[in-house]
Amino acid sequence: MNKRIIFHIDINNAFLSWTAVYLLKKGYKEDIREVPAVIGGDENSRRGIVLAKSPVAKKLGIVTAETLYQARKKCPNLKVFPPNYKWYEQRSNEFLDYLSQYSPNIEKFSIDECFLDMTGTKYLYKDYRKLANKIKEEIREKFGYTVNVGIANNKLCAKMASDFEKPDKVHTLYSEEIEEKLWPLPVADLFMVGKKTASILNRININTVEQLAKADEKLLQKYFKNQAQILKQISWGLDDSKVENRRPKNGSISTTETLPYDYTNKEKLKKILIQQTERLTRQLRAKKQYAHTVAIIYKNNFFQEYSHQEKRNNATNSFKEMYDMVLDLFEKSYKNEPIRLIGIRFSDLVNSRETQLSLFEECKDDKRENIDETLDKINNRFGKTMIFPASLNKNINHQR
DNA sequence: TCTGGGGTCCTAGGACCC
DNA sequence: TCTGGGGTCCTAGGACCC
Repeated sequence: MNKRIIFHIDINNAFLSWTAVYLLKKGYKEDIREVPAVIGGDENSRRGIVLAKSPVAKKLGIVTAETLYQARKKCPNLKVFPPNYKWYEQRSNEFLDYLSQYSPNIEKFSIDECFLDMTGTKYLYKDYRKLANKIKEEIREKFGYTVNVGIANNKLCAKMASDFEKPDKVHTLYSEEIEEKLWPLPVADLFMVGKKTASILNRININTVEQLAKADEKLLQKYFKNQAQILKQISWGLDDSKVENRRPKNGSISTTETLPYDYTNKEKLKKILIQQTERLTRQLRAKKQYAHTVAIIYKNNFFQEYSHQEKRNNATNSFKEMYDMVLDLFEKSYKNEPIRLIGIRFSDLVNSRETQLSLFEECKDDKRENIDETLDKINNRFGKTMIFPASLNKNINHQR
C-alpha cells in the first residue's frame, strides 16, 4: 500500500504577520515582527487579550490569550495593535487560493493553516522537502510573510511536524520518524492534549509522548474512558482521516459578545440578542442553510458559562421565527444575574427545510422569506446599518 | 482600566418507547 | 402477571483547537 503524503502549512504568527505587511504597505516604517509587539483586543471594552505575538515578544515570555495587562508586566514598552478580521479573512482566502494550484485536495483547517494531500502528485514532485521549500519561498515573495510546512504520511503528523521549530521552517515526521522525533516531546505538546488532559497524565507519571505510547491501556482507560484509545493512537502518530475540502455537515454557527460592562437590564440584553439573531440568520440565508437547534450562551460576572438550547421540529433561517425562539429561550433561562457575555448558536444545520407544513403555513413562510430577502439586500448594501421590521423596533426602543 | 470569538466532538443523564 | 433492559432523542456541560 502506498503511503500518503500530506502537507500542513501554517502561517507564522498570522495576525501579527498580516498586520505587519499591512502597515508596511501603508508606509509604516517599522516591521512589527522585529520589535516586541502583539495584536490585542480592546481593553476598554474588556477584550484585552493577546491574539498574536511577535517572535521578540515571545522571547520575553508573552503567550497567546493572556491579558494585555499581564503582557505589559513582562514588557512595559510592548506595542499593541488592534486586529482587523476582515483583512485577515481576505488574506486567508488569498493564501488558500494560491496553494490550491499544488493540489486539488486542500482543507482549510483554520484561518491561518491548511492541509494539502500531495499523494496523487508524486510523479510531478519527486522531492517533497524541496517542493515545500519552494512553496515557502514563493509565499514569502508573493505575500510577504513566512510559513512552516510539515510533511508526513497523515494529517496528525503533518500538523505536529509544522509545529516543531518556528518560524520559516520545513519539517518532516514520516511514520518511520515517530520514535525519533515525536516520542521525546512532552506529552502536552501533542495535538488534542490540552491543559486538563496533560495535568492528569503528569499526575500518573506520564510526561513524554513515549511514556504515553508505552503506558498501560487499563490505567489510561480508568482516567480517560473511551478517550484513552485516541490518546494511544496519537502518541503512535496514527491517523487515517482524509483531507477534505468540504465542511462537515451538522455544523453550527454562533456569535458571542463580551459586553462593555456587566448587564442586568433585560431589555438591553434583548437588544443584543436581536442584533445577533439578525446577523446569524443572515449568515444562514447567505449559505442557504436552515437550523434546527437554537441556543443562548451566557457568561456571568463570575466567568461561569452556561447555555440553554431547544430543538425545533422544522428547520428555519427566518429572522422572525428565530427571534421568537431566542426570546422565548431567554425568558426561560435568564437567571437575573449580571451578564458579562451573551451569544447565540444555531446548530443541526441542514440544506433544506425538510418539513411538511400546511399550505397555509407555507404561504406565510414564503412571505417571511421575502421580507428577509429584502432586508438582506438592504443590509448587505448599506453595510452595518441594521434594519428591522417596525414592529420590532417598537419592542426594543421604548426602554431607557 | 485582567481574563476574545468561532468552532468541533464527546459524555452523562433524563425522557420516552418498545 | 411482573419486571428488565436496549435504543434513541434531547439538553447541558466540558475539553479541545486556532
